Amino acid sequence: MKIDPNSTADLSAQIAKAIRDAIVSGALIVDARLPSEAELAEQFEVSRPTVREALKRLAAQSLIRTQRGAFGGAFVNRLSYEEAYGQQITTSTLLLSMNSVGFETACEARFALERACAPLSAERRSADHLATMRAEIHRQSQPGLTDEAFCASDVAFHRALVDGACNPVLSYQLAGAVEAMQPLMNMITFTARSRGAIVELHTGIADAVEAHDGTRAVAGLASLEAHTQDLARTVITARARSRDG
Amino acid sequence: MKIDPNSTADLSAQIAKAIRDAIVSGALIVDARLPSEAELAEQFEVSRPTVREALKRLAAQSLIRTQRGAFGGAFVNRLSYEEAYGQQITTSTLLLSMNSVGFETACEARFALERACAPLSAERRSADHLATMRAEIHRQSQPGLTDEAFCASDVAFHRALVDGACNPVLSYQLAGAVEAMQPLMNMITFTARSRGAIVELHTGIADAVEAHDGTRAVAGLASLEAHTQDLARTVITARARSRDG
DNA sequence: GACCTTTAAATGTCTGACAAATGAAAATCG
DNA sequence: CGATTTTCATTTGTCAGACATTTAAAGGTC
Repeated sequence: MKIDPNSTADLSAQIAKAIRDAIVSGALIVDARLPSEAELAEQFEVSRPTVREALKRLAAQSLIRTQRGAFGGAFVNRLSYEEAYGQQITTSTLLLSMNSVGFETACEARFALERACAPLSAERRSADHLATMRAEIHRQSQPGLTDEAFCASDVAFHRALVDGACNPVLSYQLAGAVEAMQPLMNMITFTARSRGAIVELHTGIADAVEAHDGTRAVAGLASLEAHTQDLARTVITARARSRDG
Repeated sequence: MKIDPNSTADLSAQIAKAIRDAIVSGALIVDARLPSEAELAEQFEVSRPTVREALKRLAAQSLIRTQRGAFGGAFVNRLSYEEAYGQQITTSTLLLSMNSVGFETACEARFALERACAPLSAERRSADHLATMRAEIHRQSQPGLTDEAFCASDVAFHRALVDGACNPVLSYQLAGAVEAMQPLMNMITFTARSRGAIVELHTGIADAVEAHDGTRAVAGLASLEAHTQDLARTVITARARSRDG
């Protein structure tokens, strides 16, 4: 692990990169212990605060974990699906909000990806997945639910559908797509009528998944996408009119 | 922005979380300048190194950028697609390698997601996208290509296909899925015969996309997935045999 | 053998300082 | 007066040294 003495970048960034490369390349394996901060400082010929800044960068990416005390130190972290989900969601959410991605674009992407999971889910879903979907549908049909709670339940429904595919890599990828949509979905106020329509579409999808009918599940998702896009267009038009008038 | 005095977590982690929440919630907008390190230290009642560790954590996630000099400081960064791609790829790659995800699982996820893009790409692809796909196919058919170069060209082909959907959110999501597969694909040694088969399948997909035939493109990808899975099974079986015998 | 104490090693935090970059303002020159 | 140069304050980058806190292993006591 070496750093380039001619680079103009921060020393802490260079050191972080050197260690990150060692981890990604496999030179440092999971649970391996890095040298102590003092040793790293000596090795890279920098001060301990600089090394610490580098280590914090890696910790922010969940690449390492630290433990205090004797025989503590920094260890290469096994990136868990939970941590990966979290990072994926944060990044996706910021990407959507900061680049003002249109609702239409985000919605299209999300449903396209979700349709990719539907046939697998219809084939493999367990009774648990189905029960979760049914439970969320039931919650969505209860009156008095806030828009936020309705959206949260919507996310839970779709995550159950995706998890039904029993492919953790798919679940991970979809976590970002589905969760990152929530802030955009929250901008929509759901009327009782539109909620009814969504519950009906969800029920159709759940029925298809229960019957192991992937084709019908895909069709149901397509209808749901069309309905969601309609809904968003209506809301946006109404907002524009009230703003102008 | 406040931190919890009862928390046992690192101060730098708490401070990073406070600032991150302010950014994600929109309280700090893009290009907004954060207080100087000295001011933050005073505000959170910690020392400057601690503040710096917090800022480095945020910089590692591309949430802020820093600039030296007068009127410099830390600014909320607009998360570009490039940066998001990079993080997505790093996270996905580590997730696959550290959790020993099977080739089968990763491959299934990747092709499922890619099939989701195919109909959109067939509909919207520009001449440029098509030209890139054709160029990569041509490169793949040249003899003397190393396995690594063949894989890299494969990735470029599929990225062009995905980009053809003209949906940056889809491109972002797929970047992780496609690129993270590369280390797994690199474990496969491609014989001349299997390369020929892949080139043929790629040509079929490109033809379908050129003809705006989404259904045929999806079918082509399904064939390619089946072929890839077959190839991997053969390689794995051969390896196991040579190890045992 | 079980329990307590000591101790060494490591991270977490602070203080104070200097170096380097950078843009604004002031000073200088044509 | 305008253009150029210099100065300067501000801010991040880096360093050295110190102390606090945590932790597990080693050693001592009963």
